[in-house]
Amino acid sequence: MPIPENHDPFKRSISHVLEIIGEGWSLLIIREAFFGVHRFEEFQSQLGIARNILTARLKKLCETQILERVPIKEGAKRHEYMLTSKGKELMPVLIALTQWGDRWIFGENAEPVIFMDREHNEPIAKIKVRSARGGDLRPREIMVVPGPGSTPESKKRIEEMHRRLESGVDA
Amino acid sequence: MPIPENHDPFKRSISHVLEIIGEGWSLLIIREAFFGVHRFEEFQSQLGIARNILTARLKKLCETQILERVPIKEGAKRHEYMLTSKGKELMPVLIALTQWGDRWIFGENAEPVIFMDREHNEPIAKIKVRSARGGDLRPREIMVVPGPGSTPESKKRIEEMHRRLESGVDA
DNA sequence: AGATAAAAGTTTTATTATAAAACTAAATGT
DNA sequence: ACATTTAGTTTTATAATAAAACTTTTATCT
Repeated sequence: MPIPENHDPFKRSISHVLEIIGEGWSLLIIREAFFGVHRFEEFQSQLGIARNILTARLKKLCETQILERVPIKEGAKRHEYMLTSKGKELMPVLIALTQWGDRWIFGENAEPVIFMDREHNEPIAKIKVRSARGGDLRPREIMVVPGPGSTPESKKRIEEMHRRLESGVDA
Repeated sequence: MPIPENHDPFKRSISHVLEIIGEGWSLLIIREAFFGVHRFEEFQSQLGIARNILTARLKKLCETQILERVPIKEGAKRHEYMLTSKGKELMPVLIALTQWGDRWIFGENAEPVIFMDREHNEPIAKIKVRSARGGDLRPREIMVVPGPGSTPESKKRIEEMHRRLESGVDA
């Protein structure tokens, strides 16, 4: 569990996200939710996750507002777990992971599942990193600069990074 | 650690990916590699990771061909860890995660770092799920169908999912 | 209405992974 | 050649996860 004790915002930018959704099962639970699974027992049987762990994960995902406990119907005490907008916006992450796996683990013609554009009934596009103008960006065409949430410390870190990348025929 | 004992390809499609890069530190190591960190000591000091864990993660990332051990120079026995193409193609995942965190954890005007289009010197676009035609897709405009790597079992699972999604005012 | 079962968790115990720190061997710079 | 990095091991302590049995509340059936 990655919790760097220094609170450098530079590091927080991904590691803090991973604290929330990086724990083994979390993304799988979120994926099941996308696929219409909402109840404790269903998550459990679909994933084969230990029930105490499922309890802990659902709790955390609710606390972080990725899932929401809603009563199963008007005034019921039993409830189900629904994705919030915050949770739904993890779709690109999930699809990017899946597409990477399709390409590099299963192979282009052995995808277990295909994501389809429902309206046009054809596969969705590959997720890509694009410039504001819309063109594809390759890793070396991307660089990183301090944002409004940066600190002197993180600025130093980024400068160091630039020096590193300039010096080698790198990345 | 998510290793569902049933080998349903439907489940494997993300969980198998997570077995490779889902372990706490892995993505952080990969991110450091993108930022020009390549040596054991540097990974260790940047991340504050325990050295035995770093050893294990680097080993696994090499075994899975995300990183590659290359001699530091011609014929040297000491080496460094470089991203392979397979590793580099995780960029969209990393950026999607970061952008999600910027939006939902740090807030739109408090991003620790900004990814820039180097050539045009402006922030990159937000990563989105798009149709083959290029338009944005919202979660409910996406559906899932069995791919060439599916099995009867996974097909059943997907049908079940469709039933579920049709029946409720869902997701 | 009452019995039966299912749903949604707890609790307990065992196993496994992670962290921290000290240690070691090889490779490099001076 | 010698001191210092570098890149790891090893050991021990701590924390997370898994499996299984147990509890309690809510549905379902007759």
